[in-house]
Amino acid sequence: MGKATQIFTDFLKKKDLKLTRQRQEILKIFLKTDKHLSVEDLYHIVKKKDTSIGMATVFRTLKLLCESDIAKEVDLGDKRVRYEPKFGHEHHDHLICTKCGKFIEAMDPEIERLQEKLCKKFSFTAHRHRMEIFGLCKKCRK
Amino acid sequence: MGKATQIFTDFLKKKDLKLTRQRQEILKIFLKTDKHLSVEDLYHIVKKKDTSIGMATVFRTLKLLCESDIAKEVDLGDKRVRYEPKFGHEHHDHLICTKCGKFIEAMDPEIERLQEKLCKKFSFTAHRHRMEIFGLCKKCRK
DNA sequence: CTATTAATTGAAATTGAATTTCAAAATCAA
DNA sequence: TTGATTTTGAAATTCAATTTCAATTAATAG
Repeated sequence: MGKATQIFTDFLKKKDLKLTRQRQEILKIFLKTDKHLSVEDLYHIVKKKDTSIGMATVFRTLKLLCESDIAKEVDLGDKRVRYEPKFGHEHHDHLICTKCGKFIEAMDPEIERLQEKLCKKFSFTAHRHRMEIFGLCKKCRK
Repeated sequence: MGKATQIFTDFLKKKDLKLTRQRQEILKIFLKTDKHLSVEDLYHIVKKKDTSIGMATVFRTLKLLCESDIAKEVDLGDKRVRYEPKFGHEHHDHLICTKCGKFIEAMDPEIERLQEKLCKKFSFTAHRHRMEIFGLCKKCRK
């Protein structure tokens, strides 16, 4: 069993929730598909494996995955909630190509440090932050 | 006439659009209220002055204000579009208190510089970016 | 000033994603 | 296996965002 699966199993047990076939399948596919999927995106992929599955279940499972820190909501500027795997992934920001939709995950420790400094200046206690840079990727800017 | 009003008037003329009583009123109140208002927020404020005004008009006027660079859409993490005055305001990021909703507008040229550097590293041409830090403000963290 | 034309308005309808409801089905502990 | 409890999928609902449309209004030409 993968580590994420283990975490999810433990999480469900602790909360007296059940490990269902659907939840397992959704987690498996979510982890395998290394993209920023919306509920609907994931729903369509999962549906190929299991035609009977409903959108509501995908939606609810993604909520549970967020609660257990396996997934994370992200906002890529289109107006829908997207989810990315969090477990085993370092914090990062996004460079998003507005033409082809490609995104680059990037991180600069120096920026992170300056963000902390900025917060200190305003006596602000940071819990989380997000940073997105929109523009054109190498291919699209030609 | 304020400078923003001038810009808007010119913008409308250039596009063969009309300067209506409603548009003038909405702009005036939008500029005066230095907050991050949603369409609905602004609608309620404007409605006090002019009971006949419709939500659709507020919505459409805010779009026009964005097109003319007087306003700007911002995302403060609640799931609705908010608008802030852009004209005459420097670029800035937001520190958002998740308890009281207060937001601080902040800017660090050093962070901006490093963002550019980060983009260069990935051969990415930045057009705009946004950065929000969520946490607790001075008052709320006590 | 008045008529004409084209844009604008507000109410109501529509959209689309997110979320909830509910009865039937499935899980799991005893 | 049983029985209590949770989960499921379809459909309904919510809620902001957006569009439609007939009536109104602004701008321009005469």
